Amino acid sequence: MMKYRRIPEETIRRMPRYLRAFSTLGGHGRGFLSSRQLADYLHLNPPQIRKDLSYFGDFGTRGVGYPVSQTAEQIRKILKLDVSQKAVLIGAGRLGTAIASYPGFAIFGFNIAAIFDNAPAKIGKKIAGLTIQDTARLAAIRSGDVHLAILAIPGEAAQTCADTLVQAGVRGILNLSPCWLRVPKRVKIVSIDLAMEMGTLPYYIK
Amino acid sequence: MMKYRRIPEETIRRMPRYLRAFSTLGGHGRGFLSSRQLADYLHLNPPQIRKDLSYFGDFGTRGVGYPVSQTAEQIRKILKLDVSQKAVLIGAGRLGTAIASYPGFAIFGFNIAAIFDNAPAKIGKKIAGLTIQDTARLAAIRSGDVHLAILAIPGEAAQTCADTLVQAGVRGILNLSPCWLRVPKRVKIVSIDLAMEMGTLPYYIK
DNA sequence: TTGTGTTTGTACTCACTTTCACAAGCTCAT
DNA sequence: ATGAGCTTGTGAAAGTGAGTACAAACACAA
Repeated sequence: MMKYRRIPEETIRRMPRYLRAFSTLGGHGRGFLSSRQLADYLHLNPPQIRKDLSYFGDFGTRGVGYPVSQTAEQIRKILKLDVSQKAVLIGAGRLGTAIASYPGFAIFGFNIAAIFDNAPAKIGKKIAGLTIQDTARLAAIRSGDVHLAILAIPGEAAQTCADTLVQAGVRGILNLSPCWLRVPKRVKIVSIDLAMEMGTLPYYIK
Repeated sequence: MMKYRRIPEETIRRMPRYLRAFSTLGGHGRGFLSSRQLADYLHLNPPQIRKDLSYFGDFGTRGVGYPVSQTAEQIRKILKLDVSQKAVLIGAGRLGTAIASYPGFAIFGFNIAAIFDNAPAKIGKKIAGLTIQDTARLAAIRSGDVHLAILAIPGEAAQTCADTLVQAGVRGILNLSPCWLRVPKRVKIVSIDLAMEMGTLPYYIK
């Protein structure tokens, strides 16, 4: 393994991609994937993949490639996705409902443990097998070991909701509302606004 | 204005953020915003914002800041968001429905012009004021000037659907399915898999 | 008109990230 | 055992982007 070097942020950002590639291309476990095959699939360059993976260990075999199930498991360990990660979902609107029933989270070991909403009409109803709870009771999650939250609510409520989540012990937030949240530095935020992400597309056309 | 320099990819990626910041912070038009104010809101450094904007012109006034409505309009021009951009939405499932009714697209000038799905049960029904059409008729959009598409369908169907879209003249795709699409180089893709984006969060916890 | 305070635009420097090139190491056929 | 053919791991080079520091320019008060 490479003698210690700081692991680039960008490398971390690519790790989930590698995990998905191994899951998708690797079929059901046995077998090997070369950096070339991975690169073709992910639209990256082979050396970049090799270097990224080598930051964490010598997972590959020269002349052969990377063993599918073993390497996938290693990446899960690195990303701490080898244990089921509980997350709460805030917002049972259309987007929240879509997320609750999206099977993609399971691949990464995420487990949506509870759903909250503040609309009285929704509280008590079930989506994806979970009963919608009142946002007012959000603080209660402190007792369980929930460190992740998905925020699928309109922008106005997002900041106060984030504050509550941080209070309740949440350490990572996937923010789908169109605003920038202020949180303590120990809390990690990933913000996605679909409309904004789309905002660059016309620039590249023609 | 700065003598010509290649505009960094990252600068382009930030432009929609600036546009949103001007829209959100700027209130209803008149007034100025300084790079400091923008930076506080967007969690960026003031010089970066100044440099980014200066690639496209001298929009600011020294000692004052950037005029809200004027600069917003300039950014819209740069990103080609000053004219309404038509987009088709493929997939009328839960995610598709959420997107169709998300008001955020309007801020960036996107106009969802049609919705397609291949499930017979859905075709003919209406969501967000639009009648769901059969995916088989996707090629028909060639006649209208639609250059953008939003892909909100399961992974298996995504590639063939993308092929059809490219055939039909689409030049930019917001891909929400968990796969990497193969398209001609002239077509720009923005891919987002919510589960995968969330995949880095546990790494940073503790 | 002059001085103070503020903010932009940008050259320069520094940091980070990607790509290249190749030695090291594995497999398999002969 | 040996050589041919691959593929990994990585130091060094190239490329890209971010941060610093400061001159230029504006507003406003005296």
